[in-house]
Amino acid sequence: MKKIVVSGDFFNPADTLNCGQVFRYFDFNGGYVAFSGDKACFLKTEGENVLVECSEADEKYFYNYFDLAEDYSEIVARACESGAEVLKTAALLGKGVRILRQKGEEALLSFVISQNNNIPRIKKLIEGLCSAVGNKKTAVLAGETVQYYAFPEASELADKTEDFYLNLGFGYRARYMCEVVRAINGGLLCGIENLSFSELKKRLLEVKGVGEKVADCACLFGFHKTDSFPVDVWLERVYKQDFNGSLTDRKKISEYFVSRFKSDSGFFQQYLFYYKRSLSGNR
DNA sequence: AGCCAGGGCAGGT
DNA sequence: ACCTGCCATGGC
Repeated sequence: MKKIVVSGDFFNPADTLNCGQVFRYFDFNGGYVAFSGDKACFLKTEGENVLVECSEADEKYFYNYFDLAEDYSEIVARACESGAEVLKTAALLGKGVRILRQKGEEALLSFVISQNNNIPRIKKLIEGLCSAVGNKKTAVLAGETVQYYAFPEASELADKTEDFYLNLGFGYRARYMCEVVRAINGGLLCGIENLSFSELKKRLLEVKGVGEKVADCACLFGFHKTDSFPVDVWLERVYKQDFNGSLTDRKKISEYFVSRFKSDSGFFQQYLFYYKRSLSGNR
C-alpha cells in the first residue's frame, strides 16, 4: 500500500470528483474511492493535505491521474487576471478542481453515454456496463476490502449488440455505443499520441454518435487537450448570462472561449461549469 | 405530472 | 450554414 500526501491548497477531492468530468467514484470512510480503468484508489482531505492511497504499483498512475505535477496556483492566478470577473469568482470557488488525466477509451465511451442525460443516471449506466462486462477486482483501501468492476476494454465490448445496451437502459445511445466500440476496435485511437487537439477532435467527429460536445469532453478529459472548451447547457448559460454573449451556436461559443483562453480553456471551463451548477444547488 | 439532463442526427430550408 | 423535430430513459 502506498500513500501519496500532497497539499490541499489546490486539490479538493469532492469538487474534483463532483464536477462532472468523471462518473466512477463513491463516498467512503470520510473520503472517496475513485476508479480508473481497472484501478482503484482512496482519497481524503486530512487537515491541510490530501491523502491518496493506492497499491504500490499504481503510485505513478494516480500521481499522473490527479495531475499532481501541475501547479494549479498559476492556473487560478491566470483565471483571476483574465479580465472576466465571473471567471475570477468561479476560479476562487473551484480552485480545488483538477483536470483528471483519464484513459482515452473510458472518457470517450463515458461521454457518449452522457449525452442529453443527467449525472446521477450517467453514473448508473456506467456502473451497469462495468458490472455486466468488466473484470471483477478486489482492492484493500482505507483498511477495508473493496470489490469493484473494471471499465471494459473496447475489445471486451466487440461482440455486444445494440440490444445489450438497450437492456442496460442506454436508450437511443445504444446504437452510438456500438458505433464507437467498432471504431475503437478498428483503430480509431491508434497513433494519436502526437495529434493536436483539432486533429484528434476531427478524427473523433467521424464516428456516428460523437458530436461537438462529446468530442470536446473526450479530448479534454481523456487526452488532456486543454485547448478544448466543451459547451453544454450550463456553459451556454454562463456565456449568455455572465459574458453577455450574443452567439447561439454552441460550436461558435466554444470557439470564442478557445480563441480567448487558449491552452487554459479546459481549466477555465471546469471552473465555470462548477460555478454555474453550484448556483443551482448542484453541489 | 412535466420539465430537464455535460447532445447528436437527419431532413429541411 | 442555420433551424427543427426527434430520439429513450429516468432524476427531480
